Amino acid sequence: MRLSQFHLATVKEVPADAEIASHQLMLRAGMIRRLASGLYTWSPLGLRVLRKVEAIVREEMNRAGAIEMLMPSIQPKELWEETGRWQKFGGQLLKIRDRKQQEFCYGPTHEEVVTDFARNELKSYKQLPVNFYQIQTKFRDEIRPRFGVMRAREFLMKDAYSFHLTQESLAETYQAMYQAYTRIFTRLGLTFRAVQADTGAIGGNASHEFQVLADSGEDAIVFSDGSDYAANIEKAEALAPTGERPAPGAALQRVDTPTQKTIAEVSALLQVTPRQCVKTLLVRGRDGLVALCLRGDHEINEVKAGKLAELPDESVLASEEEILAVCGTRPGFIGPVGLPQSVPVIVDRDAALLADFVCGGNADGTHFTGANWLRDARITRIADLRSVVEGDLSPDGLGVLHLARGIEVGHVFQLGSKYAEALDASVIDDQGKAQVMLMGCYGIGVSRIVAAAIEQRHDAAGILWPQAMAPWQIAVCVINPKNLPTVSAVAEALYQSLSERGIEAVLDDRGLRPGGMFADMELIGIPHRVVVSERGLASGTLEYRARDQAESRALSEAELFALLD
RNA sequence: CGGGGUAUAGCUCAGUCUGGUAGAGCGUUGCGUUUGGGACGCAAAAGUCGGGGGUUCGAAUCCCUCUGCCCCGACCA
Repeated sequence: MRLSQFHLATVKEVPADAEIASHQLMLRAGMIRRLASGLYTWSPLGLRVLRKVEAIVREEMNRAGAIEMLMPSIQPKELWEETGRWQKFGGQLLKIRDRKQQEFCYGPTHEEVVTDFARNELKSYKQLPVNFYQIQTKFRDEIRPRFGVMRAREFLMKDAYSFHLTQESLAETYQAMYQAYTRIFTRLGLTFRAVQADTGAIGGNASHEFQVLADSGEDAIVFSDGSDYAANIEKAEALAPTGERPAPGAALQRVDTPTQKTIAEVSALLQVTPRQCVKTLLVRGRDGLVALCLRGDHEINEVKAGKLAELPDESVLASEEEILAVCGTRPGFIGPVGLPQSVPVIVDRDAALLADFVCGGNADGTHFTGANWLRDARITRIADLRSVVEGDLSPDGLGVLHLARGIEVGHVFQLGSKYAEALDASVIDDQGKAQVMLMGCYGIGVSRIVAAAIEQRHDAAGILWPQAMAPWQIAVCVINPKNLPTVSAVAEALYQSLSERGIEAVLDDRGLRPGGMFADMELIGIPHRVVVSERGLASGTLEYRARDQAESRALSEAELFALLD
């Protein structure tokens, strides 16, 4: 590509609202332009990168035996009512009407459509297993779009759906996808981890997320230093502590804590550590309020709470009025001691081991000290309620857990029969009987990968693309060609021979001053750069510099080709 | 959805408190000088000050209202 024939649109300034590096650099490099909240135009430069990612994803999906197809982005309401998700999906589902007032949605995912396709196309077990995929634009009306294409409303996704007669077959394809994903992210040059993920309300046997490690990531992940255990923090089990609860040693005593509501305030006032306190959360259960008790230094894990039989999938804190009605106090002074019998008290494993602890007094402005389970407070049930913390033992018993931040770029999931059942997608088995198919689904956030890569690889000057994602491999910069026509000719010849070798080169023939040219090529992250100038011609060598190195070095043309091959 | 902020030239932003001729930098266009790390000079084009309503002799500025956008929060007592 000759840059004089391209539309490169770098800018020096960046809107103040671009917060993270990838968003800022994508705007500065002119890869994307915002059209509306969560909607971005991909410029020619940005599209080159997006296509690189897409191509690798496509190659590896094909290699793993998946078959590409393309489904509509707009989907009819009726299909979504069959699975019940027209209501359940909530506000993220963008609903639209056509001129006849028929209702549709812009597809946030394609389980319904692909299962409908499958139930019409797949009739015999002999057609299974099969794995369909597409690379399609999706729309999710995010509560709060942010970070550019990282959490956009419209985004490009690869989604695959596999169909099976047996669980073994599903597990096999799941494994194949897991491996394909590992190849994809490795080829893309990303530092990532596959982590166990929560399967959510859908259930199912297995789910893994592929997380690109980056401090700006929105997900918390944990991994063991003594094994290959890794999980999303939503999923990670906090091992049951060993040891017995000590016998009560202190008397229950009510103390004044007039304005101390938080664990930090209470523990500071009473001169105890947060881990000697119990915090009590009142949430709306399926049948009245439920108390959840945790050690003061621990945090509730909402996914774990959602799995309790007493609670709905997504628990909601009780309102101040509800709390006042049930336990006669306001938030900040709730405790397990003396709660009405109607309120189940579910206690975290670690909190259940405390003795002589501090907790809310169930009366405004007071807490208890010297509280003890059983003697002073009921335990309806002990459960794993908390999120793991740095230093916890790994659930597999090997090593200690560490926390990191990640950007979710892929997710593989064994769906089971949920959608096939709802849409009655079945095939005839070898006994001549109809059997509902089992499904897996496998997503990759193609556009998000571009942002994730930048989060992981950038410096003060701009982006450092991994080789596989770079819009071009090498930039040929022509310096001051007006003075010496041979400079242009040599640059042109070099550009030609690079192209003939199948090396993607960009010729910067815009006639900029050197500083502007270098700054642009560094900003847009081209891995290799060669400068052609009067000075270089005199020495008979090429001036080469790698994007990630501070110094240039002289190379012959042969050496340059060897480097790039 | 709750709270906060913001909207002025293509971009980034001053100006608003205290009403009185619309500003800067970057970018763009032209001419000239420059040419190894975002050059310099001269000249120029460019804004319905988000929309609507009101107050006033007079509104970017004050008041009301609508809209867009951004941030924080949406459970952790």
